[in-house]
This record gives sequence, C-alpha cells and structure tokens, in this order.
Amino acid sequence: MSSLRSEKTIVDIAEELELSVSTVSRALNDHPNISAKTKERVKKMARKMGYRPNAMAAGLRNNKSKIIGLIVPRISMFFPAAISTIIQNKLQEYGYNLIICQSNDSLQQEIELANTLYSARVDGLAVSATLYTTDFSHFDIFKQQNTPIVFFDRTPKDYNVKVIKGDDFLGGFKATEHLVEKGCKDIVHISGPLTCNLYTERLAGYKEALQKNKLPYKKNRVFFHELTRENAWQAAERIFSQKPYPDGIFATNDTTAITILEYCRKHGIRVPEDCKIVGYSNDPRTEIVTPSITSVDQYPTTMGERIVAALMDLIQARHPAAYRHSQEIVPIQLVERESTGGMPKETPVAPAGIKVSAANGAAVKAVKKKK
Amino acid sequence: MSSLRSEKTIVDIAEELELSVSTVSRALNDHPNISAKTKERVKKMARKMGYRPNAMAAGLRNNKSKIIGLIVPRISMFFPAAISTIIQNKLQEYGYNLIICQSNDSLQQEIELANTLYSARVDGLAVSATLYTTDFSHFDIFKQQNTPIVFFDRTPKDYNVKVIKGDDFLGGFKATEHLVEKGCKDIVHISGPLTCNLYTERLAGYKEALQKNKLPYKKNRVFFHELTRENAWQAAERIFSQKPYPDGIFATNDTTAITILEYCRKHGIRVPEDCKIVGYSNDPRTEIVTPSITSVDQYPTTMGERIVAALMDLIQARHPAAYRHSQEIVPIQLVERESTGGMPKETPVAPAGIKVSAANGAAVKAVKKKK
DNA sequence: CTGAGAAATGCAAACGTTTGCATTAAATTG
DNA sequence: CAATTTAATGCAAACGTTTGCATTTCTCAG
Repeated sequence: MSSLRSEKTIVDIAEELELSVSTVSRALNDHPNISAKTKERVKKMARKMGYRPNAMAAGLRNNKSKIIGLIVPRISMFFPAAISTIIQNKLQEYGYNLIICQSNDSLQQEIELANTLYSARVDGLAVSATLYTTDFSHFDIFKQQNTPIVFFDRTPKDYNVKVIKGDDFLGGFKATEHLVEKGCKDIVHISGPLTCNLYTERLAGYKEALQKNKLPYKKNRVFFHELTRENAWQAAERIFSQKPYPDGIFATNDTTAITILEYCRKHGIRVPEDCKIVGYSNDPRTEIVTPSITSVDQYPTTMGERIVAALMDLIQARHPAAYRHSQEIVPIQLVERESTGGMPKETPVAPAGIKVSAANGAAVKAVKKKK
Repeated sequence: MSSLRSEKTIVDIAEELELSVSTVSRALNDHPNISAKTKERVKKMARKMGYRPNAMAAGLRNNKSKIIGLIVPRISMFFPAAISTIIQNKLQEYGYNLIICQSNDSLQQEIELANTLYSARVDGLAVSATLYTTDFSHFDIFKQQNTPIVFFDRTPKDYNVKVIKGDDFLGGFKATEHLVEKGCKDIVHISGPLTCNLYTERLAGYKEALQKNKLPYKKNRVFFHELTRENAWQAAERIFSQKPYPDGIFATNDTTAITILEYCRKHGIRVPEDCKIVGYSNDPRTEIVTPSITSVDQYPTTMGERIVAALMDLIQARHPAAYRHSQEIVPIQLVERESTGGMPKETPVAPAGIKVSAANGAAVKAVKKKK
C-alpha cells in the first residue's frame, strides 16, 4: 500500500535504487553514458512507483516549455478552426503542446494574451491578428527574446516578422475575373475593414480584375464592414434597395456569401441567373447550401503544416534574420459551384473538386521572398 | 541602451532597488504587509525594466500551473468546437490558460494526451472521450492527485467522476416522438457505436418513444456506424435500396442528417413529404440547408459555462467526494424546421427559435443528482 | 599486476519564484 | 521616553529538474 499523497520525483527513485539523481535523470532521458542495465532498472522502478515527470521543473531548468501559443480571432470560424486543428495535430507529433487562445477580435484581449503566453514562456507563437491590430508592439517581447513567432492569414503590413499567408490578391482577382467570365458587368464587392491586410489585398485584386476587363470601378459598389451575418443582411438590403441590381457579388467571406444567398432566395432574386455569387475560404457550408456557392479555397491544411514547419525550423536552428522575417505565400484555388453557373457536384460525399495533396506539393514550392 | 539578452527577474529588480527578493515578490503580488510606497516603486521599476513573470518558476514553487487541459475528439466538429470556444473564453476571465488537445477519436492518442497533460501539471482537466473509450484508467493519476476532472458529452458509464452531459435519453425520445406526431409510422434510426454512452441513451429514447406510441421496434431499421459522411451515404443507399421506404429518419448527428437529405434530394425523395428527417446537435448547417433540418439543440454555451464553473469550484474548495463524483444534466430542446414540416424561418439573420439566455437560466436549475 | 583510458556514476549549482519565520523599523501607549 | 504593539522588510529553504565537471569503477594492453 503506497503512501496516499505525494508525487513521486526522481529523487525518490534515486533513493529507492541507491543512485544519484543525476544518473536517474540521465537514465530516463536515455543519456549515452548510462549503462543499459541501469537504464532498465531506473525505468522499471519509475514505472513501478508511478513516476511522472514534472514539465514545469524541467522547463524552468531548461528554459523551454515545450508549449506553443496560438492566438486567433475565434476558433468557431471555419478557417481558423481548420488551421488550429492541423497545427494541434502536427505539433503533437513533435512533442509540443498547444495553448489556443481567442482574441475575439479585441485588440485589448490580444495584448493580454500575448502577455500571458509570454509568461508561460511558450517556445513559439503563431498569430492571426485582430481585425484592428495595426500596432504590433505587444509582440516585441517575443522578438527581443528570440522566441520564434509566425503570423498567418491576418498578418502585419510592416512589422518585421515571419509571415505565412494566402495569396489574397490573386484570390480577389480570380474571384472577380471568374464573375466577369460568366458574363457579369456590374459586380458588387463586399469587403471587410481595411485595417486588415486580407481585405485590402482582395480589394486590390478585385480592382485589378475590373481594370483588366475594362469595367469601371464604382465606389458605391463596394461595402466595408465587419463580416457578420447581420451586417451582410443589411448590405443585401442596401444593394437591392434600388435598381439596377448588380449581376455579380464577390463577398470576401463565406458567411457573407451565404447570407446574401439567403436574402436573394427570400426575395426571389435567382442565383445564378439574376445574380451570381462568389465567396471566400471554401467553408464546407458553401457546398451544402442551395445553390452551392463558388468560393476561393485557401488550403488550410497546407497553411497549418507550413506554420508548424516554420516554427519547428526556427526553434531548432537559431536562424538568420533573413528567414525569421521572410514571407511565404500559400496558393489559393477557385472552386466553381452552382452560384456562378457551375455544375452541381457529382456526389456530395466524395467531391472531385480539390485534391489537397497535390495542391500541397504546389504550395510548398511557392515560397516567395518579401520584396 | 539595455543589455541585449537576459530576461529580467525579480532579483534584478531587487538589486536595482536595494530590496530583498521577497519584498519584490510580495510587492508584485500585492501582499498586505508591503507599504503602498514600495509597491509603487517596485511596480514602476518592473515596468521600466521590462520584467515578465515566469509562470513556470511560480508554478513549480506553488504546485499549480494555472493551466486547464481539454481533451476532445476533434475541434473541427461543431459541438466540441462550440464548447471549446466557451470554455476558453470563460477560463480567461479566471486567469487560466487552456491547452486544447484532440484525440482524433483514437484511444491511444487519448492516453498519451492524458499523460502529457499530467506532466504539464494542469490544474484541472475537461474531457469528452473517444468513441471507443470504455476503460478510463488512464485518468486515474488525476484522481489520485486530486486534480479536478470533469467529463462532458461523451462520458464514462461507471467511472467515478464529475459528469456534465446533455439529456440524451430525452433528446432521443423527443426527436422520435416529434416524427410520430408528424405522422411517421416507420422510423429509421441512425445511431453510432454503442460503446459511446450518447448513442445508447438516444437509442433508448428512440425505443421508448416507439413503445409509448405502439410502434414496433424493428432491428433492421436501426443502423450503427461511425457518423461520417461516407458512412451516412452508404446507410442511405441501403435504406433506400428497397421498398417500403421509411417515412421518417432520426439521425443522431447533424452531419448524417445533412448527408441523408442530400441523398434524398439527389434521388427525388421529397423531404418532408415522402420522408421526414431529424438530426442532433443543432449544428448551424441544419439551418442553411434546403429544406432546413429539425434538430436537437444541446446548449453548448450552457454546457461550456457549467464545465468551467465546476472546474473552478473544484479547484477552489477541496470538495467532498459527493460533488466530485456527481452528475449534471443539461437540458435539450427540439428545434423544429422544414425537414419535418415546420415553417421556414422568418429571417435567417435573427432566428426567433432559441433564446440562449433564457434556456440558460432553465438549464442552471436543472441540476440532477446521480440516481 | 600496474597503469592508462574509457565508461559509468555522483556532486552541487542553477533555473525564478514563493513563503514561514526572524528581524528590523515605525507607531502607539502609559 | 521606555515599553510594547504593529507594520515593513529580509533570510533562506524549497519546488523538481538538468548538466558541467569531478570522481569512481571498469577494461584491457603492456
């Protein structure tokens, strides 16, 4: 009958075996100078005594926590959720834990989170910023201490740091040009707050596509607001409050696209006949809605994997600043569906649309340097 | 110009101010015996020197990490994602961090996760188990060390521990009875692996409803399999491979319900006219699909809040075993939609259906003791 | 056997906090 | 103003590891 309380420590093992703590420690960590025999003895005893390493003690001594921090706006949205999933699973393979935090798109919260994660002495940090983060100085501590830090998706414009992001310019461009190809001449763009890089770039892509196709850019055809369902609905009301109706809508977010679609259905505006719709992110919901919605896939799997790869890379090697501050672009792909006149999918279960693995390969090559 | 490397510690502050480390520590923690003046001096200096507390050192000394562990099957599914969101945000208010882990429904991974979370010396643990976890002994360590542990949703049947779960029996019952009320006489039930308590209870509810309404329980009308899209599609193929077709289907999962609906639409089976469908969890997707799908809401917000409340409770007070091993039931609610002949929603943006706050209040009262 | 080199083990400090107890300084009282 | 209480500060140990260096124990050639 073992004593009730009391965690077993390596000194307990050492005593029991009449060894020094150092040998026990080394034995457990498979240090080369320890004989196979003692290793066996130690491990067996550890098991028998129910020993569990104390990560905090080790972390304190080693100055590493084996924890990675992740800050995202919210994990209930498709894209960040998908990324978080990948990151979590991937990190596990490397023996790292993940602390996931949500800023809820509040700068104040983001600042606090950065501080607590720093206090936890995370070995690395991945961040997708708030919609309104333009000053990134609350991440300075990490840079000062040389803690690897990677921004993704919603990234800073001129904060010197490693960035992994989708090709938002191209995404905006392709989405718009696709609408043009399908015959649209009057295309509304629903954008987000321009404090966020994603939206400025997609908007730029939109403009570029219009220009290339000799369509005028009209200010009153572009909307800016936080991309909630409520705002989307209001935007729809404004858009369809007076004729002429647009014949195409590029929403920079699938939630918005879906809401617009619902509005159209409710008001007898036929999609795609009267008005075509394109969303962004390839949220699985775009596929189950009727009609299904064309969207821009951002390859969250690829992005997640590359975030982890970058972090592990930075942790292992003390990297040259060149890499610490480089930018990687993950490709995007337009997924055509019914809302722009595409065919309904063959069978909903095994969509032929995207082969992630292939895209993956392409993505890995598409590493660009920051200009 | 301050020295490049080197984290500032409280001893640096102490030296700078010619104080002892203990006073500095106490000052930073607002200990009552420290004069207001020194507190001010210390805090100011701390700020000036860019001091950041080291949570690992404090944790080691205090034997508490201020970290809560969470193990869920996967965070990309609606229900666990929703719960995780709530838990994370709620914990933040209490000054706790959350380490979210996914077992990917693998028992092996769940065991490993339990071990690493224990190594991190989490102050509490919340778990929704694997589909196949029947032996829970890998959580024994936590119980031995008196680390608070709460199971939710997918909970053990006879492992002595705090449990917070939805009223699955009632959910299964209501879903089935609703179909009966709508005129169904031949109701298929698509269930999950019976190793998981959720499914046995919902199945029991289904049976009960049939019996109460004098409908026969037919073995070949119930399906068991992991609730993936692929399996759902196959189930649909079997269900509709020969007449008579069922006139109602109760799927114990919204993904399955949605897939069945897609199958029906593709094969010209009219929903709800020919066949009615009820899902489970009230995944937002059930609302945007056409026709929208009746489902059972599980109040993830309520459940998440109560998980956190229970954990904080257990951490604060060294609780009597009675509470540590009690069971709480969170109510459920049937949300009627078009797939069972309900009216289409008024406006998709502000559905009148559920007022979470109100339900919340109801839920808090509905604490049942284990029989 | 002896001695040298290699292999295995041990010593003790360090990581950055917190905290019980001892001590000193300040305030209060008779 | 001495004596006593109260307020403020300091000392040093402890939390559980890891690791550089010193020491001991082998192994084996000469």
